Amino acid sequence: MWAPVCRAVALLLGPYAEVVLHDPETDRVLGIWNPMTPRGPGDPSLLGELDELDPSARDVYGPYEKLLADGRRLSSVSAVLRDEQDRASAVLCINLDRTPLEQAAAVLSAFGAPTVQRPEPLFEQDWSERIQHVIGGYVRETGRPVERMTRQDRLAVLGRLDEARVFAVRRAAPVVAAALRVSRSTVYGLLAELRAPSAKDRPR
Amino acid sequence: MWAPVCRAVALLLGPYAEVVLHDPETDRVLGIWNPMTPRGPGDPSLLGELDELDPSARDVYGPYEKLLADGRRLSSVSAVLRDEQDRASAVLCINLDRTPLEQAAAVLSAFGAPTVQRPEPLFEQDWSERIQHVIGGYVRETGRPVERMTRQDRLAVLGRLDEARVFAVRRAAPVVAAALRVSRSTVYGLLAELRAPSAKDRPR
DNA sequence: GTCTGATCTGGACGTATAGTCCATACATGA
DNA sequence: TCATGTATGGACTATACGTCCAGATCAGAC
Repeated sequence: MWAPVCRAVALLLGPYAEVVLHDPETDRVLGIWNPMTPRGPGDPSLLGELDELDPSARDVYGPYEKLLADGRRLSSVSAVLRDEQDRASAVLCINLDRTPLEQAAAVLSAFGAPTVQRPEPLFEQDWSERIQHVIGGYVRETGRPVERMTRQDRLAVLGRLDEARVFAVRRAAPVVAAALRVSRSTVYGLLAELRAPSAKDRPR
Repeated sequence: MWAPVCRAVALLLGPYAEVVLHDPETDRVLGIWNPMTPRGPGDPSLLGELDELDPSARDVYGPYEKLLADGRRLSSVSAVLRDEQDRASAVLCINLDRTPLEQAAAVLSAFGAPTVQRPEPLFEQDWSERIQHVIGGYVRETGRPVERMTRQDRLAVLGRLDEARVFAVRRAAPVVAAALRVSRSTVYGLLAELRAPSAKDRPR
């Protein structure tokens, strides 16, 4: 019944994603597409982990991180699939191998990167990287790229960046402005609006 | 004479790289391909920085990092071009905008990433704590309290703090000065001494 | 289409902080 | 005692921060 969905997802994300369909009754694998581990239908599911997961988002778990024996890092999401009687008829797991993505990211950041005289190449890079990370996270949550953000989006992002004390770092403001595709003035304007209700509590 | 090379490089790396050809005699721009800043032939080069650069790799400098006013981060390489008489006839600069690469890298590492865990905001938040930590570590290693530190000790501590990019945070210098029980002037003096040998430190 | 109101923008501007410089003061040892 | 090296306060310049505002831009109302 669910097989076409699984096959479709496996095709879409392949070859770096494995799709597994479990039977919660017997705790065994119903089917597996694009397998990364030598499992097959009928093998035990080892699905006990689902119990430990946060049940706040009912029936959908993750993405959470898994570590394979060979060191590959996976992002996993699981979903409980229910039939017309609302009974759990299957559990769908999608395991995405993040290794190639991370390797590609490393290649990109290394491209033309300064090689000389960088005593600790981590810090200056660190906060600008953090900016990108915060913004990227928001984009993923809302599905709205930077170019199509509304004023509210920008306020939210700036709020997070401010909480992360990003603006305590010198030269951070222009970097944020550039990352948000907005002028420096706008950044300060939105920031002022953001901190206005909380009065003068923040010295900067 | 060098124009075809410049055009070729600009075409290869465009639109994210700017190629500038300078005349070291007059210190002016000879030509510019794919300009990112409103400069043109005849404008002053502002090339004094080259003198400060590390001469270990003769005639080729970088890549080092530049920061544009709008926040874009560039990787820059420079090369001194010489004629048959070995006289410097031109200086070639290639400035690569790293922003799109870094954004792409952020997108890649964010793809399907676990959302459950956020990077701890504690690290940067308490940079004054980090200062105390570095100093405390040094005191413990040498068994010498801050009051009894020699000039060499202070140099060593400031070196560590500088490597930890502590001075990229606003208002860090006075805090460090207070922690080391010295004046602000002394901190800047020692810092200058510390970064003097490496000359090309900050290509601002 | 025109007219709004809201928002963004680039530049100008004043202020705060980052760094530099220097005359003086204070050590330490010959 | 002097000489040498270092630290200091304060004055000074250079940058970066943050504010402000007139004009540009855009979306929606009419």
